[in-house]
Amino acid sequence: MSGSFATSVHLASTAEQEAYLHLQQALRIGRYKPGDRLIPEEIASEIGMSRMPVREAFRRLAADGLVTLRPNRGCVVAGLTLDEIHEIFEIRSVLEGLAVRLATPKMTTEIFEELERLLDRMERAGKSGSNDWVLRHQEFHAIIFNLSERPKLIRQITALHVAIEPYMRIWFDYVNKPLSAREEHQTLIDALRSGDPSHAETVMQEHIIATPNLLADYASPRR
Amino acid sequence: MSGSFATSVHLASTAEQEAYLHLQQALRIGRYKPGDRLIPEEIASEIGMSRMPVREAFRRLAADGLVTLRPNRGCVVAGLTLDEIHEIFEIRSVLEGLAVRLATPKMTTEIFEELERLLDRMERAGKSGSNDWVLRHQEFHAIIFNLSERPKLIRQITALHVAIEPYMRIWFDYVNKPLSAREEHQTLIDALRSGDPSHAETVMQEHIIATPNLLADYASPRR
DNA sequence: GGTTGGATAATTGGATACAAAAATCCAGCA
DNA sequence: TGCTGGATTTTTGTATCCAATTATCCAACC
Repeated sequence: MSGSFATSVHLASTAEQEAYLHLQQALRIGRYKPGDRLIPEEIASEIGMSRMPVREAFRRLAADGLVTLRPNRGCVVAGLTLDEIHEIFEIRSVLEGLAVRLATPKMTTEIFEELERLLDRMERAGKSGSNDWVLRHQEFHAIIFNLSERPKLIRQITALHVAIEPYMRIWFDYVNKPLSAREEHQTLIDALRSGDPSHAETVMQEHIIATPNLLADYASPRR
Repeated sequence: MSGSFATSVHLASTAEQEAYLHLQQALRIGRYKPGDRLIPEEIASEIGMSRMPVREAFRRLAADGLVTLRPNRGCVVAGLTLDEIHEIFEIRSVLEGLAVRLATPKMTTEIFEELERLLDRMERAGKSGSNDWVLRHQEFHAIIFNLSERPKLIRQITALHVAIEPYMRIWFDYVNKPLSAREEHQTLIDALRSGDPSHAETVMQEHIIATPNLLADYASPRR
C-alpha cells in the first residue's frame, strides 16, 4: 500500500530508482508474464519519464535475473524453466543453509516469539486465500537469514526470493500449501531451538530443496 | 592479448558491452584501486564513446559488486573490507561446495588429466612469479564448477571470483601461495577421485574457507 | 501455394544538450 | 585564525535527437 504512493510522491529518489522499483513490483506480483516484451516507451510514459531511466532500470532487473536483455532485441520477462527453478532452490538451500548456521547462535527468545507470530499470520493469510501468504513466508525466512549479519549473503538470498516470487504465488494457487507449511516451518524452529548450527543448516537445506518438486505444473513458454 | 585488440575492432558487440568488459578487466587487474572514483567522461573518451554506454556499464559492474553507485555521487571502486572478503569466501565455500557435489559423478579420466595439467601450469606460473597464477587457479576451480551444469550457479561463482581477483593478486605478492597450493589442490582432486559427492563437498568447503584468514594484510581504505 | 528477397516501418542503441544536484571555493564574520 | 554561508564550478541525471539494427509486410519467383 505504500508502494503505489511512493512512486507518485517522488519522495526520496531518482527516476531510475523509481522505474526499477515499479518494474520489480510489477514482476513480483506477476503483472507481466514470462516472455512478455517490456517496451521502454510504454513504461516510461506510464511512470511519467523518458526511456532513458527505464533502460537503466532494465539493466538492474537483468542483473537480478528478472528480465533478459539481448542487444537490439529489447527486454523480455525472464520466464524460468523448471530446471532454472530447481536450480534456484538448490542455490537457496546452500545459501540459506549457511545463513541459518550463522544465525543459530544469535537466536533469542524475542526472535523465537516473532517467528511463532509470523507462523500464525502465515496460517491466517493462507486460510483467507490471501496472496499475502507468500510475503509472510518470505518474511519468516528473512528474519532468520537477516540474523546472519552477512550483507552480501542477505542480498543474494533476497534476490532469489524475488525471482521465484511469481512462481510461489502460482504454486500457492495450485496446491494449498499453507496447510503443510505450518508443521514444516515448526520443524525449522525446533532445529533452531536445538542450538546446533550444523543441524539447523541441514534442516533448512532439506526444507528448501523439498519445495521445487511440487512446482512442476508451471513451466515458462520460453526464455 | 586478445582483449586490447577486440576493443578497437568492434567485432561483435555494442558499446556498452565494450565498456563493461574494458572496466571489468581494469578492475580485475587492479588498475583502479578501491575508493577510486570512476569518471564517466574520462572512461568514455578513453574507449572512444559517450558517457551513456559507460553509465550503463556502471550499472552492471555495480550488480557484480565491483563498484558502488550512489545517486548523484557517481561510481566508486568497491573496495572490500576484510569482513566482506571473508563473507565472499564463506559464500564461495557453500556455492562451490554445491557445485562440486553435483560435479563429482560427472568426472572423467580426461577431466582429471586436465586438472593435473593445470596444477602443473599453476606451479610453473607460481615459480616464475607470474601473475598468471591467479588465472590458472581460477581455471582450476572453473573446470570443476562448470561440470555442475548449473548456469546460474556458475555465473554467481564466477562473479565472486572476479570480485576477489585483485585481492588474490595482492595476496599472491605477499605470501608465496603457490608452494602450498599444489598439495592443497591435490587433496581436492583426491576427494573428487573418491567419488563421494558429500565428501568432495566438505573438502571443497574447507579448502575455500581456509584461504581468507591469510588475506588479513590487505584492507581497503573505504567502501 | 510456399518461399525468398527487398522495401518499409518500428524499435533499440548512442550522442548531444539541458537541468538538477553536489562539491568546491572564497569572502565575510566571529 | 577558524567557521559559516553563498556563489561558482563540476558532475550527475534526464530528455531529445539521430543513426543503426531488427522486424514486418508485400511482391516476385520457384
